[in-house]
Order: sequence, then C-alpha cells, then structure tokens
Amino acid sequence: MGDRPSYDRKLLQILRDAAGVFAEKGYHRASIRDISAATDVSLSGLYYYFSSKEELLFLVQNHCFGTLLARLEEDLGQTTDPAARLRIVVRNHLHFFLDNMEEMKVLSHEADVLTGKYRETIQRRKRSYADTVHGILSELRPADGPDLRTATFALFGMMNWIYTWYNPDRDLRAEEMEEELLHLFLNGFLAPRNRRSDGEGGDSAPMEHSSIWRSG
Amino acid sequence: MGDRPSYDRKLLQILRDAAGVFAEKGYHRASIRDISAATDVSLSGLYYYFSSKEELLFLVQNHCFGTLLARLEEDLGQTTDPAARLRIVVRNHLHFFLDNMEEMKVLSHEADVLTGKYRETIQRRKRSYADTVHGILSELRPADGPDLRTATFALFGMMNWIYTWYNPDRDLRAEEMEEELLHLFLNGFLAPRNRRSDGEGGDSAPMEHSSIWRSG
DNA sequence: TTGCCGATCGAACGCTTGTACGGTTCCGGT
DNA sequence: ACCGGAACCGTACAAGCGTTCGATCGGCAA
Repeated sequence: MGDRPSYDRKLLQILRDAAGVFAEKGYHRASIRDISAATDVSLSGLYYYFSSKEELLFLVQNHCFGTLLARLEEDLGQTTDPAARLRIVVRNHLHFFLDNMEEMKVLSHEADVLTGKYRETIQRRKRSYADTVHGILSELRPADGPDLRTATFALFGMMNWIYTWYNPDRDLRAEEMEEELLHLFLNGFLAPRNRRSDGEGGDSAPMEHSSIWRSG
Repeated sequence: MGDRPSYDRKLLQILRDAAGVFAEKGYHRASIRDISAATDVSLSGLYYYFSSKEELLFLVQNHCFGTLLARLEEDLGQTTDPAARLRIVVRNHLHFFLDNMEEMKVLSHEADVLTGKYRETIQRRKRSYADTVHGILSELRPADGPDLRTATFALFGMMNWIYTWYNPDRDLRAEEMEEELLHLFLNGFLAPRNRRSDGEGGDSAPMEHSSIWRSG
C-alpha cells in the first residue's frame, strides 16, 4: 500500500461497505449505484478507488483472504505438531469467518465470477490454503485412513457452509463452534476404518454398528 | 402436472437446459437470451412455459428438490433404525447430487434470490428436509453429544460444498464418497466428548461406542 | 494570490436486460 | 374446408446497467 493513510482508510471502508452490499444482494444483482448509496460516495467518485466493478470484487476478496492468511501463518509458526496445527486452522478460519461474515460470504459465494488475472490470483491463494490443510491432514492421517482430498474439502465444506445458516442470536460462538467442528471432524478422520465386512476378524469393530457400516 | 406429455417433456428439457446455464453463469448473469440459445426456443417462445425469469428459477429448484425428496421418502420408508436412515439420507443426497450436479448447484448456490411465495415454498421444503435429518441425528445422539443444529448443518455443509470442488475424473464415485463422508461424520458424531481432541489419548476411541448402541 | 493536484461530483452514453404484444404456424375435431 | 386453441415467434420498449468525461472543490506550496 502507498503512503496515504486517508486514502487507505477510505478504501478499506469502501471495501467493507461493498462487501455488505455484495453479501446481501449478490455480486451481479448489486449495482455500483447501490454501493454508492452504501458508501455515501458518488457514483463516479467511486471510480477513483477502483477501475471497474470486477476489480472492486477482487479487492474485497483479496483483502479479506489476505488478512485471513496472514493471521493463519502467524499462528501456525507456533508449532509443528499436526494436531495442534489443525486446531489452529479451524480456530483461525471460524473466528475470522464469524467476525467477518459478509466478506467471507462474498469470498465463498462469488468464487467463480472473477476472470483473468483476478481469478488466477484468488485461486492460487485458495489452492495454497487448501494445500496447507491437506498437508496437515496427510501428517495426521492414520494408515488406511480417509481419502485426503475428500476429507480436506469436507472440512472446508463444514466451515464455509456456515454463512448459509448461522444466526448469531441462536447459534454457538466461535470458541464453541471450534470445539464442535474439530471434535466432529477429528474423531471421524482418526477413527479406524472397519473395512469390508467379509473379513470376520472383527477385532475392534463393535457388532452393533453393522447396520451402518455395511451397505445394503 | 396436467395431461400433456409433449408439453411436460419439453418443459422438463427447458428446466434441464436452464439449470445448465444458471449453474455456469449464475442466475443473475444468465439472460433469458442465453437460455433461449441453450434450449433452441425463441426468446418470447420461452414465456409460454413460464411467466417470468424468477418463476423459471423456482421451477428448476422446485422440480430438482421435489424429486430429491420423493426418492428420499421412498427409501426412508424401508426402515426406522436411525443409523440406517442416516445412511439412506447421505446415500440419496450424494447420489442425486453427483448425478444432477448442475441442478443441485443452482439449488444450493442461488438459495436466496427467490422472493415472496416462491421463496417461501423452497425454504419450507428445505426446512422440512433439515428437520428430517435433525430428527434422525437426535435419535442417534449420545448423551452429552454434539450440538444438534451445528452437526446437522455440518453434515449438509460437507455434502453441499461438493459442487465447488468435485471433479468426476479425479474424485471418488458416489458410493465411495458415501462411505467416506458417513465414516467421517458418524465417528465424529458418536465419539465421546470428554477426550481432548488435540491431545494424545493413546487409546482408540470406538470401543466406548458400544454402550450407546446396546439398545438398538 | 496563483498554480497545482488529489479527491470528488453531475450528467450523460451505449448497451443489455426482462418483459409485453401482436401476429403466425401447427393440428386435431367437426 | 374450417375453426379454435395450443405452440411459437419477431420486434419493440422502458428501465437499469457499468463506465466515461469534463468540471469543480479544497488544501498546500511558491
């Protein structure tokens, strides 16, 4: 960023307001005039801060994702233990998500409207983020454990779906949600797999589970 | 539906084609002209089959959701065992999702663009679907188990997020995905809670499950 | 004061959008 | 042969869209 504190502050405020409009109406249905109304900046005045509507969406997404990743990398530096690192990922993601739900909804929901260089930049960061989680899970994975790609995106699915149902008055706070989702995911991920029921070995598989573990 | 097989068949084809366009470009960015091109029906000719773009989206979503729920209720009639019923829910959802990814993407992604009666109808069905799953989970839930609302939507999140990453050439087929996600979710859902999930307990968890299952 | 420049604005332009309307084609029943 | 309605189409229009452009404001340096 350049050395113009007033400019930077106002741009960030525009990004926040624009995220609110995008989150409520969706990118395409939201007009620059809506954003002009939300920001109290004239229609043409906005174009001093971005050069196109698409760039505005990019700035919203990139700034949001950037601070999410910056906080994550800072916290991940504290430990190399994969279980602790997974907790850090979930904690960071959920806290940031619930604290910046509008921005994160835009980041999640308007994922494939960007084109060209904008799209590439965001997708590269997302892939890097997913790779980080994938790497942590590959260290945690028990022998014959779950499919890593499926598990990684299942975890992201749990977390990113939140914007469709979360109600701050009704639902858990970030710390509790962190416990719930980490408990759900980690126990499922680490649980031994009682594979093919044809093997009668049945060492650790409780018989009562049969209706679940067998297909039919 | 009325008794006009040709009309019905063509309408269903229009709904499929429209779902493809909506899935690719998003509802708002997709124009009726795009749908006209995709269906080989003239711009004004389309309005013989629906009265507005919003109604078209409603028809796409309602038909898609309707057949998903119809299949589910049929399969759920086979058993009252909650574990088996959960498997049926996951199997039905995933199979239908992967077989009709475009429609399901529209149903998931364009959830809050409908208004008025259209919106009410879809939301009522979605709530009923979620309530069904919520009910099954409440029967399965161990004492001091996970928060039911969070767990329900975590499961939906795992499944509905799929459209953002699934690649049929690269990823698991429906049956395998069913095993993976059910394993992940169910072991997490049933695992006893007191154990610290980031620590190293040493013992393997699933033994403690048996007491929960005895009543089955 | 004058001159400059970052910041801001009102007004317009060209284009796309969803939809309305009047007309035309097809076809089974009489 | 003729009719009525279902099925379908070409055209037009008003509204809204993103973006541009020239003008203006305010504060600081000369």
